[in-house]
Amino acid sequence: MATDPPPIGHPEGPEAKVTMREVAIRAGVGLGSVSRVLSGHPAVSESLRQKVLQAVAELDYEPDFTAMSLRRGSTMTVAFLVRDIANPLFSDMVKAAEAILHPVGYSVLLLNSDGDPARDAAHIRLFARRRVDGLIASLATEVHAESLAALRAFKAPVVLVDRHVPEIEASVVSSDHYSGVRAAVKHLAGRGHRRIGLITGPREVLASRERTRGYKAGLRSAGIHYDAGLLQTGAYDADFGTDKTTRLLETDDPPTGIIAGGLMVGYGSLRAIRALGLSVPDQVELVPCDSWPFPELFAPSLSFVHRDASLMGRTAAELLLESIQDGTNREVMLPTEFVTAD
Amino acid sequence: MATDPPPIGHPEGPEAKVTMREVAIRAGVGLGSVSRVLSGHPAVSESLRQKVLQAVAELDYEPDFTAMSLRRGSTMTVAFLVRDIANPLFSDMVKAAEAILHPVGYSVLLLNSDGDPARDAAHIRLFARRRVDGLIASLATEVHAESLAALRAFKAPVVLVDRHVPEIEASVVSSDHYSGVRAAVKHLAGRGHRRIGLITGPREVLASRERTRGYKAGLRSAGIHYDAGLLQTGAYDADFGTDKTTRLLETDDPPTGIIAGGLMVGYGSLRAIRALGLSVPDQVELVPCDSWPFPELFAPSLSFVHRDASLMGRTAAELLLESIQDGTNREVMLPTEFVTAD
DNA sequence: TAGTTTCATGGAAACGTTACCAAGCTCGCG
DNA sequence: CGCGAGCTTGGTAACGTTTCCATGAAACTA
Repeated sequence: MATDPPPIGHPEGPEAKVTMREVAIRAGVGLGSVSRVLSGHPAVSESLRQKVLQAVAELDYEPDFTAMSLRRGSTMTVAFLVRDIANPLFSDMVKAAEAILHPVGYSVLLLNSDGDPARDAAHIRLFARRRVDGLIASLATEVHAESLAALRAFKAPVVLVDRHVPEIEASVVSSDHYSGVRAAVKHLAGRGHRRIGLITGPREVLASRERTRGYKAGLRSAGIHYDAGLLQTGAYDADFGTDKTTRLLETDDPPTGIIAGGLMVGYGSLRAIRALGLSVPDQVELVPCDSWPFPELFAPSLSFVHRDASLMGRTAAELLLESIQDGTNREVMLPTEFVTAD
Repeated sequence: MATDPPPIGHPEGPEAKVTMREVAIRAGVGLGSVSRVLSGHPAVSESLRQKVLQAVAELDYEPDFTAMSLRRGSTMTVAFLVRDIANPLFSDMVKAAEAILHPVGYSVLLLNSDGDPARDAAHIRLFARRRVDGLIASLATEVHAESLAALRAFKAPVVLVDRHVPEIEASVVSSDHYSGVRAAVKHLAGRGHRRIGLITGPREVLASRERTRGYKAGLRSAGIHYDAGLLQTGAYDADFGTDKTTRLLETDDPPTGIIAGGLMVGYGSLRAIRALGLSVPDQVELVPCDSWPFPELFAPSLSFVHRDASLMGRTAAELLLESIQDGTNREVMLPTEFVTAD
């Protein structure tokens, strides 16, 4: 007790941080033994274990993650790169992924790109310097050279969400946007619509391309001529949805059905329709993809192309863990579901 | 060029990570000099700087954050502890905070408590082990001994969000729930309601107490007798809102106006009202606190007690940075705004 | 009982960086 | 022209872990 000179303060007070060395001294054992006990190494006797654990308890020792990271070369941290954490789709994903990763010891580092590919690249490089053990990324675009270079230089496993970048070694979790939008077109056609528009994100993103593919396939099945003017791709924000919807509806031969690919695009689209004084779904039937929370409460008249953001997050996390353990990469496509307004 | 033996691979290929030592050798300078150049130390000659920077570029050197963290004792990481990142209120907060913290070099580590105080405590201890430079926390409750102990043992600066824990040294950013709810009561009373209910979170949380205080003050001003049966506190989830709303509305003398304290409580409350086949706002006028995105689009008939989640996030981040730099703690109360339907 | 294997343990080296200290250099001033 | 001050620079010692190696003891076999 009187062996070591505690600074001044209370016994449990604002002492400086306790190191493993002090635990070893207190327990009267070697430094390596403390490490072995704490990291669950098999070759330790019960008596040694007890001595160490008691010293740990007495000193309130907390191991230092930074030292561990340096020595082990593993930070037990994974990075999540999204366009916008405030988007419910992404926040649900992050939450679900965290629920998988936390129990096995990983913490989640979060970064927003705001849809800016340059920021994507900078963020990926930052993650590399931080030596994260893995990365789940929803890139702003698939064709930004700097981002791809950063991704190639990135040593740890990568899971891409709804993106397809052939030259990058990564697992991929995507959604079956093709079928979802195809079903939406079929639904609209079945309700008599012949002029059906699609507004979605940039072509440089897998999700947008798949939606476009499903859109065209749906039109074909319904025997509706494809009108390039009714297909608007470009961005995922609400303003884009508002803008394109307004333009479409102000043409001479406006669509009576609109599929909005992307949650914020859907918001924007609905805003535009309301602003024009049109009723939904009587004058314009809007079918958003990626629903906001409680759609049955807040837009009961709308059908949706739904996807399970939590499932995506869980799947991404599981693929990442697999890749961290085995080094294997897989591609998983999750279903979308067309939900009809009652 | 032929001086050092590169393993085998391509010049820019999957080489092992480059360390500072190799940069020093390549540049023909000392190890310390490389460090000085890269960390912007003033005492370096221009020629030395050039040599180092060139070697850095040639070798594609990326500094190792984990080593830096160990040596400097700073991880350039701050932790964000929230009840539910999928709640738009929190995701907006996190996004705004990140926007402040990232430009000055801090990364954000995210953890959910799911409203479980035990998880709060475990998370805080994890953050301590990870040696984060600061913590922004919205605790599940203010009275959980284990969480408070963890918080006391936490050495870095802390910012509490909408919580009041006198015995903890921390900055605080809170919202003026008192005035907001008071205005809501006034509004409802002005529209003729005499039976007004309040449903909100646990009493062990500042926000709930302030709402209760505002509620009672509002009733008093309006000359309405306070009926304890109309005040329901306990939790912040949607099911709580649904449950309490249903019970209130099924009593003999049900409220005609309901204030829902908390975004998810509001959701749940609306769900219950709809499920009972009652119309909003004609039969029951609901006033939620903390609006979901685009309330004017999705519930245009409702008035709201609004607060600026982004501003809260920004403020929390700024208080944290202040505290990291000066060690000073401050308390800031942000306004709420009562927004009338259309 | 002696030799060999197994196992627990302590000590030292290493992870990649920063910070301190001392030494060399140049420059200025007397 | 000589000496001290100031500015750069290189080397070394940490930071707190984990891992490897060697040692000693104990257990087992012959």
